[in-house]
Amino acid sequence: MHSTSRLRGRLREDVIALALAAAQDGAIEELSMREVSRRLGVSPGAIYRHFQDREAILKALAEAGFALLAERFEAAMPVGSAAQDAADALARFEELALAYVTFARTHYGLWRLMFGPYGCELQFQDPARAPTYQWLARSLSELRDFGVIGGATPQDKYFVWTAIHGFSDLQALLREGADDVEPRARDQARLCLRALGAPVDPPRDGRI
Amino acid sequence: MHSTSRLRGRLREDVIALALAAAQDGAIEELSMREVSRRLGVSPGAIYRHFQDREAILKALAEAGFALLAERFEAAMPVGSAAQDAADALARFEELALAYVTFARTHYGLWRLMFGPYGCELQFQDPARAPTYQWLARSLSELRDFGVIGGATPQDKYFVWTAIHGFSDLQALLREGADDVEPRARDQARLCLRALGAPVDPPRDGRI
DNA sequence: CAATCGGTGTAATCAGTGATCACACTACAT
DNA sequence: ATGTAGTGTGATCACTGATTACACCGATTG
Repeated sequence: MHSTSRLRGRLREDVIALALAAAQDGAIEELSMREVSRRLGVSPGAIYRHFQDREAILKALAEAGFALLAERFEAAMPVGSAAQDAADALARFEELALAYVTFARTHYGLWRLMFGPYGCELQFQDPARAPTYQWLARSLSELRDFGVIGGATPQDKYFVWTAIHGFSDLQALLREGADDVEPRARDQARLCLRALGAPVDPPRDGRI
Repeated sequence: MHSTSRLRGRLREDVIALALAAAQDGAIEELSMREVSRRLGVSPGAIYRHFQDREAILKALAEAGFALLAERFEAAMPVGSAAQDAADALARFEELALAYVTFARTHYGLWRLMFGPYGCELQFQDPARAPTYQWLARSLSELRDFGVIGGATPQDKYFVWTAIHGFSDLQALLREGADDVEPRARDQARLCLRALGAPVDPPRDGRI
């Protein structure tokens, strides 16, 4: 029986949407072709009309993940906007860091895929061209322009990126139900800037 | 045919050793039970006498990975040793960071396993108890004692850990054949300490 | 209008996988 | 010697990723 209910060529998007939804639970690798086809009410072979193989789905999924992350960054720091003063620039940077770690926690399966072998190829031929890098670069430039940090060299950007990334990765991996993520993320962000010469206070209280 | 060549109960160690060797190539998840049994010249069912299921192997493998990482840390900064002065403490810290990123690069498959869902449970109920944390804590305490950094609070340790971890993770993921890992790792290490108040110079040259 | 043909889904099928089972064998203790 | 616990075997199950020949639809042609 042919499904006239599904629009022509719509299967591809349905597959990605389904896998993307499953990724929230952190179980992307466990999702099988057949399970996907079953849930979409389609024969197993049909999927292979739209994806060469399983890897192709994973790559498309990772790509969709980066697009989603870019949306979060955009929400935290719209491209048209600009910081008003040093405090504003700092706040925007913190929001960026918070968006990063929140994404890692709420889409852990997708996160693992994006920053694994599959996601690597398509985004990181040159790290400086990675979309996640763009917002970070803008934010650091702002901070530099307002004199919060001494500079925004490529090394500076790379340092901040890796520091926030490692924080997000481990924060998502460990303590899944932590409720104090936000203040910890802000601490991490400020500490990063301190490495770049920002005169911010070290964290105050006794969180690990 | 029963293999009298293999000592009684030796299969378990052989499985782990084989999988550990395969992990160097970053292909742990792809290694199947049957492939393992084939390479060990044993029937597929035999392995299940020593491991409850595939996950049990992966967990044992992650555990072995942490033991291996601890060896590297021990080599970089032996437990009986102590820093002579501030410069020495700084050098030891850099060696530690270098060992971390080198391990990630040379055992990427294992690394992914260790810092993934499987490795998480067994090592990180409490991050402060994780073995990787012990050397870091010692090093930061040294640095504090010699006045290189202002303090070595739990937050400080966590920041440094995540920053080095993120650097290692991304460094292992990207630019696999990079030959300038060592200076970059040292830069990253010094920048971390700068966030903790160390009066180190920012990186000099133009590496990204 | 009718023939055609590329794109899409189906069903059957293949090899390979994780896991389980009854069974056989070996080494060791009694 | 005899039993027993531990280990490996072979068969088997359900499942997976992938491929193939085939059927069908719809838009493009004549």
